[in-house]
Amino acid sequence: MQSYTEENYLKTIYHLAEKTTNVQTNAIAEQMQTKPASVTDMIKKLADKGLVDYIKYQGVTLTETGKNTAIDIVRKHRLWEVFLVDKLNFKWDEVHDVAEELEHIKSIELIERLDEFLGFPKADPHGDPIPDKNGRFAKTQFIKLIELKVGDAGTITGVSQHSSAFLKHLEKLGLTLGKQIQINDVTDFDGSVEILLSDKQVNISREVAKHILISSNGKN
Amino acid sequence: MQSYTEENYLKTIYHLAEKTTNVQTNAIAEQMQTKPASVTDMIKKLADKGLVDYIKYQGVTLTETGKNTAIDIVRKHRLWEVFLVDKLNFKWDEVHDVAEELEHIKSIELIERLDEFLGFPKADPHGDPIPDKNGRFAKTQFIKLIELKVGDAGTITGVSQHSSAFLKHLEKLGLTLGKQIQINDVTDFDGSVEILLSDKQVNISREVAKHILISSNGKN
DNA sequence: AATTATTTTTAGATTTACCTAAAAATAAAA
DNA sequence: TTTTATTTTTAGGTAAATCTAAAAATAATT
Repeated sequence: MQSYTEENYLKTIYHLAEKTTNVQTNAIAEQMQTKPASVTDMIKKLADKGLVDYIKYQGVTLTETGKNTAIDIVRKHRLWEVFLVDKLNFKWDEVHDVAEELEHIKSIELIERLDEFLGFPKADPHGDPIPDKNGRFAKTQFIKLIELKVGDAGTITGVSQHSSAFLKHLEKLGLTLGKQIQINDVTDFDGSVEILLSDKQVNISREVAKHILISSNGKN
Repeated sequence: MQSYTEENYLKTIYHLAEKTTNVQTNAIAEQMQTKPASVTDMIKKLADKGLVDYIKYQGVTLTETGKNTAIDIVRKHRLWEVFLVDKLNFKWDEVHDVAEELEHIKSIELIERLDEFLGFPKADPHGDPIPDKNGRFAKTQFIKLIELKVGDAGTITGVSQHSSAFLKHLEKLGLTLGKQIQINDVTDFDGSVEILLSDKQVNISREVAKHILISSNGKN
C-alpha cells in the first residue's frame, strides 16, 4: 500500500519515463514542485520498497511493480476525467485538478464499477488512452497534425498539451475531439496551417498544430 | 483549508455533539481509533484555528465555522453514498468506507454538479438527511419502530445503525427503505416485534426494532 | 587534462500527526 | 470529606515528507 505522496511520485516518474529511460532527480523535482533533496529522499524510500531501480547519480526507472502501480493511477485519473466530462458536464479544460485528487481513492471495486458505468471508455476527454484493468493500453495510431501534408485528412483524436489555455483555445476554434479536418495549406512564412473544418476555413499556428493528434482516415 | 485529518476530527465531533453538548476527549479518541493524548493535541490546533471552543478538561463544542465545515463533509459523504448506490449499484452496506475517502475531495463545483446529477437527493441510502449547499437539512419526522404500538403502520425511511452486519440482516429480511410495514404484535417474553411486510409476517428482535426508523402514514 | 558548471546527495532541521508514560484535574465512592 | 477511579493533559519521542545549506559526483568547456 502506497501513500498519496508515493503514488504521485510513481505517476510522475512514469510520465517522465515516456521521454527518457533514466529519469533524473531534477526533472522529478520540477514536475512535482518540490526540491531535488526531497526527491532523493523519496527515491530511496521507493527503491527500498522495490518500486524503482535506483543507482546514485544515475536517476531512476520503475520496476515492474512500480510501473503497474503507476499505470493503475493513470487508469483511475483518466476514468474519473471521463466521468467528470460525460456525466457531470465539466469542460475538458476543467477536469485535471479534481481527477488529480480522485485518482488516489483506493477501492478497486469502485473503479471496476465506474469503468462499467462509463461504458468501458478507451480514451479520456483529451484522447489519452485508458489502460484496462490489467494495465493494457489499446494501441493508438496518432500523427501530429503538423506532420500531415496538404490534402491529407483525418479525425482529431487527441492533444499532447493539457493546459487550460490551450484547450480553451481549441474549443473556441471548434477543434474538439472527433472533428474531421483536412489540410488546405501550410503557410511558408510562419508555418501556420490552414485547415478545413466542416466547410469552414480555420488557421492555426504551428505551435497549436504540434499539439493536435490526428488519426488518419484510411490513406495517409 | 483543513487537512484530511482535521476534517475527520470535525466530522467526528459533529456526530458526537448530536448526543452530548460538550464532546469529551475520550469519546473522540474511541471513535477515531486513536489515543486521548493525540486528541488533546488536535483539539488545541482546531481551537487555534477557531473551529472549536475548548476549555481544558471540559470537552469541546464546534464553533459556527467548525460546524459549517463539518456539515459540508457530511453533505459530501452522503451524496457520494447516493452515487455509489444509485449509479454504481453498490449495496447500502458497502458504501461507507469508500465515501469516507471521497468526502475529502475538495472541489465545490464537483459537489454541486454531483448533487444535480443525482437529482438533488434529500436522503442517503440509509435514510440520513443530506444538507443542501447552504447546510440546511430537510426536516424529517422519524419514529423508532420500537416505539410504535400494535396496529400502527408506516414506511421504513431510515436506520440508526450502519454496521454492515445490521444492514445485511435487514436486507435478508426484506426490510429496506421505502417498504410499508404494520405492527402486528409485540412479544411479552423478549420484546421482539411481529410486523406485516407486504402480506408476509416477519419477526424482528427488540434490538433490531430499535434501529429502524419509520415515518408514519397519516394517523399516529 | 584542468577548470567550471550542473546535478545530485548528505547532513541537519522543521512540521504534522501520532505515540507512551507520568502528572494533574475532575468525578465517584466509601 | 477523604480515598479511589476516571478522564484529561503534559512532557518527551517517533515517522513521514518536507526544507536549506553545504559537500560530492558527474558533465561540459576551455
